Amino acid sequence: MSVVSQIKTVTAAAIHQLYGVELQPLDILVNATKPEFEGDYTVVLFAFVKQLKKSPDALGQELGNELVTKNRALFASFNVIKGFLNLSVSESYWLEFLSREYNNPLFGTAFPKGDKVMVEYSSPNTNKPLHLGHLRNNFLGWSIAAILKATGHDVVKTCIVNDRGIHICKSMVAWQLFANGATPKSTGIKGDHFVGDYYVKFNDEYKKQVEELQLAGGSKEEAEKEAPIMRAAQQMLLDWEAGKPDVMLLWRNMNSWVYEGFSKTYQRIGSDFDKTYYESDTYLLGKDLVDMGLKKGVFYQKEDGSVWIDLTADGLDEKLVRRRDGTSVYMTQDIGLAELKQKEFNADQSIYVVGDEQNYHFKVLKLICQKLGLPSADGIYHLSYGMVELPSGKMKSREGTVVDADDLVDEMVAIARQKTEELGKVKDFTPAELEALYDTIGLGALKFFLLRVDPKKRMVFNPEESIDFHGFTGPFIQYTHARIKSILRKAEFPAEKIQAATLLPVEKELAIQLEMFPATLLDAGADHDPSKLAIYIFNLAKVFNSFYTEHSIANAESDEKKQLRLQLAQLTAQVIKTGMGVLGIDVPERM
RNA sequence: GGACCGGUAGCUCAGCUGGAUAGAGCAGCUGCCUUCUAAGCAGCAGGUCAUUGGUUCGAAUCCAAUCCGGUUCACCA
Repeated sequence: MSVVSQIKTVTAAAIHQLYGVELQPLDILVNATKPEFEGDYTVVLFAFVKQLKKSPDALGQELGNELVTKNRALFASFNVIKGFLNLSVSESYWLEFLSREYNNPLFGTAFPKGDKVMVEYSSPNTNKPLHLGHLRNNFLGWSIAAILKATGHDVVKTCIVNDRGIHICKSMVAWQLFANGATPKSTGIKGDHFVGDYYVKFNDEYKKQVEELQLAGGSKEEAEKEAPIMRAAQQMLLDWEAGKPDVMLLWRNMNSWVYEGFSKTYQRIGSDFDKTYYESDTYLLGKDLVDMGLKKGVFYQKEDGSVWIDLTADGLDEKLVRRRDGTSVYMTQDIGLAELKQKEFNADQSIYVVGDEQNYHFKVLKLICQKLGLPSADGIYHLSYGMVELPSGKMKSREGTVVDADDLVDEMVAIARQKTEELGKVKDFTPAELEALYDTIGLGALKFFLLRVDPKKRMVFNPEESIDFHGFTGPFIQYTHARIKSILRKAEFPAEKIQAATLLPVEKELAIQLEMFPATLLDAGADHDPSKLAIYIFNLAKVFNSFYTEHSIANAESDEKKQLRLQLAQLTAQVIKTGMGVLGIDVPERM
């Protein structure tokens, strides 16, 4: 149990003992003591002075006495200032903590809980390559899955590929018109980019045709409908739905090119999935659920035959679930897919990593599933994240301001290379080791930058300035790790059991930080928020760096001190490795 | 118009289940490499926490109103 939890528990017990009042440990507020006061943790007393009919000062004195006398292993002393009870944790507690955990590679992780969580993320369209927004999605999804895994949940990672629809048909039509049989192989272009280029070509041509039609005297709306290339795309969608052989062949071909490209990108950024769903397989799902909903009276039918659900009582609107022509809509597919997932995996929780522009959609999805009585309904959780914007504003594909994922990764790795070469610390690395190091640092910087921000907030990505390798960044933490490893390589180990060393302020601060790791990991998982972990690791690295500059480990004042510092250093490296690991970030032994 | 999200230092962000004098990083300015990796450390400077009211021992945090920005409310996905 974490120190903070222990303090809450014993405080609740002490209050019960002294005053006969039952309090929940969770109701007790425990903070880190402000540096200007003596103590490590502070119990805030104001909340119960009224209930206990005591002055803050008297309460603090009595409670402090009780806590310290009854918990000698935990507390060394206390003081009371206004309504704050400051507690000093005994040094032996930290020393024991260190000797217990410093060599435990699983520190922070939890035993299996026996429940299952699905995480759906990435979910690309197959008409264009991945961009910066997808990167945030992928990093978030992968990371939250890893955090949940580390905290004892069974995790299934899934991806739904949007492999059908009008957008793919656009790329297909443009390819037919302009490619002259070209392929990724014949042109040497990565498959997803190749197909994306034809999507761009489609839009260029479409725009031209609309302008021409307007010049010929048509209205804008008419021109947009009548443009031959748009009509061709719509016809192709119909042909696809009819299963026309040559269209299916082209569709399979172009998608296979895209998948080839995607798999390279996924491999590079470290995304992987246990199960991939394809919309072409799932888009007809959910139809029988509409009938069931009608029977149950959850849905109702309008005169034209379309089927709706009325969510006005829940503060939402009416929502269509089946068109008048009998075809299903996006929502219907998603209900069907939710049911399919439940049948196949029966997860307790189902997390969807999807942008916040779909907040409404997922609110409705969950509500409908609940009203239909699907067993998985209550476990639906939308991990909503904000847009990534550029300093110039939103990314717009039409204006060519979309930051391509592959380009960005290449750029980050190139910067890593350049900085590493400038510093010249790893001249003895083999070329292969160097390449691996550049990847580790470049991707580490990028992932950390996107994960350090609260997912639900939109964020600004500044290509010139945002990616720095100093300060609150991935490389800063990686560097801290490499420095520790360098010391550990040279030091003789294992450390002996520490007898009665006294902790200097920075040493204790470091121990306190390290002790917080398991609770922080748990928190990040429960809140579906990797940024909490990213911030924690950064703080840990910062404390370590202060410690490192202030005190020598290898040449410590005494052997005992040396052993103590080696334990601190080793556990710090361990926590950084585990913590960064679940963010999807590698840490190098040297850099 | 309804619903939801956000507004904290020049910039990017923490802090938000109410707690002590609001914190980091970047950018700016000072120092520190004959000692374990200076991708580092120490320090200075920088704030009407959008505005106005309210709740109370105490509000960046909770409530209300207002202003600004965003998203969404399609027989699109």
